[in-house]
Amino acid sequence: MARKPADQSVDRQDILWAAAEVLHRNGYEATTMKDIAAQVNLTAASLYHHFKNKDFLLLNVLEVGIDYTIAKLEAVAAADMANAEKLAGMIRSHVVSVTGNVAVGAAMVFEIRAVLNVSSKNGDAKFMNEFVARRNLFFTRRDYFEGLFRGVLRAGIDAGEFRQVDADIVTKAMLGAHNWVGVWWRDGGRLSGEEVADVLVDTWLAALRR
Amino acid sequence: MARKPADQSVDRQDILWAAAEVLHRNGYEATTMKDIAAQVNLTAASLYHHFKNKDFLLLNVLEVGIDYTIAKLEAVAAADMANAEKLAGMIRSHVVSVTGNVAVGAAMVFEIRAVLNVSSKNGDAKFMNEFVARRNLFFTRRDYFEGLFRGVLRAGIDAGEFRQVDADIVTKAMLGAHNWVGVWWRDGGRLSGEEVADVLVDTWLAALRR
DNA sequence: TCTACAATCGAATCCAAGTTCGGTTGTTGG
DNA sequence: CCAACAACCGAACTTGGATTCGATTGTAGA
Repeated sequence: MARKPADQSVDRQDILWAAAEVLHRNGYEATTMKDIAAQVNLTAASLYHHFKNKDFLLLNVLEVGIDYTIAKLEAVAAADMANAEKLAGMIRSHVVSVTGNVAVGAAMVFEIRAVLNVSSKNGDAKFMNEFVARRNLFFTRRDYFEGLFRGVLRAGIDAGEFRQVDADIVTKAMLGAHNWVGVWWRDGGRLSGEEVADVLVDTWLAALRR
Repeated sequence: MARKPADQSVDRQDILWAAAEVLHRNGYEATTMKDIAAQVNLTAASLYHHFKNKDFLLLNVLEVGIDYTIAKLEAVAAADMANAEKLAGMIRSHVVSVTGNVAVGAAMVFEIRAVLNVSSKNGDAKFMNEFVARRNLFFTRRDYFEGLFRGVLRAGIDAGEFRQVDADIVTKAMLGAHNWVGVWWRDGGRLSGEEVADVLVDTWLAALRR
């Protein structure tokens, strides 16, 4: 390593975090490289030292977000407890993740189209192969994430702990409600992330109790 | 009126509908006027005969969407019946609206930031005043829409029909789940819009029953 | 039939945003 | 102390996309 002046040492993490913030505020297409750079006191040109291009930057934000969320979720999902308790823990984990990092959470939800549309334009595609591969991996991970919820739901239904519901639809309803938290929740509001999580845990368990 | 050749008579409605479709597919910023025009066999230039500019076009889509949704919802909300039944009808109405017109539903959810960010750029602002006014009205209507749900929820709680829940949070959870339907639901999938609606009605009522 | 005008287009304008390039500056390992 | 290179910047390039403008074409009503 080299060149790390005390005042301006900015690393990938800082940029990703800042990017998520700006992205959350304006949306991918409306966010300029200059905007992101400004957030960390850099110039647009400097960003290209850290990321191949804008698309990869966004993809990176999404990757970090999904990895973080899954990591926290897996810990709960793997625990050995009743499905109701497990589901409660997962809901809490998800909601707290979202409120703990609204920017990343929102990006994961709202900016996916931007990632999807990359192939169409950008025909030359210098890094297209790598990009497509990583994008696919991201979507695989998202499916896996959703599967964790669906799995517990199904297990609970099979075990007779939960009512007989359409697990697919209810799973999507849960994720929709949780994702939406990232849209309206603000730090300093009436309820903390944990409190919101508690309300949702209560709500979903009530919806599932027999 | 004049100039309405049988083969190419395109009116505002057609354009709005087409725009919603493209918007849904690509997102506001990624959607070009050319894309929208192509969808109705026009050139980009021609769109300016029907709409002041791109921002107004989007705003129009949102306005049409919210008006349509509210109209259907009010009919139910005004009915004289038990809150549980009323809520069921409202959920059904909302979900069916979303699945009946995914493009508009999704636009209402995802493209709002684009509308919000207009003021920042476009400094000259030829139509800024009108735009801001209409935008504010749109948001007012959205709040009103949310209020319809919250109102029934509160009424049901007060009447002892529903459990004591945090009406604010549960309202947002409901709307989040419903909005999310526009993201994943596709015509021709396992369930019709009505069937999805039924599942959600069942789920929410279960969550609220005492 | 004439006239005004709605509806449309092609071409030109204008500008912002992504990206590239060459050069500068410190830091660090040897 | 020195070479190598990470981190950064200013300026220039390029391109796509919104918007404007003038011209054209049917249609509807007088």
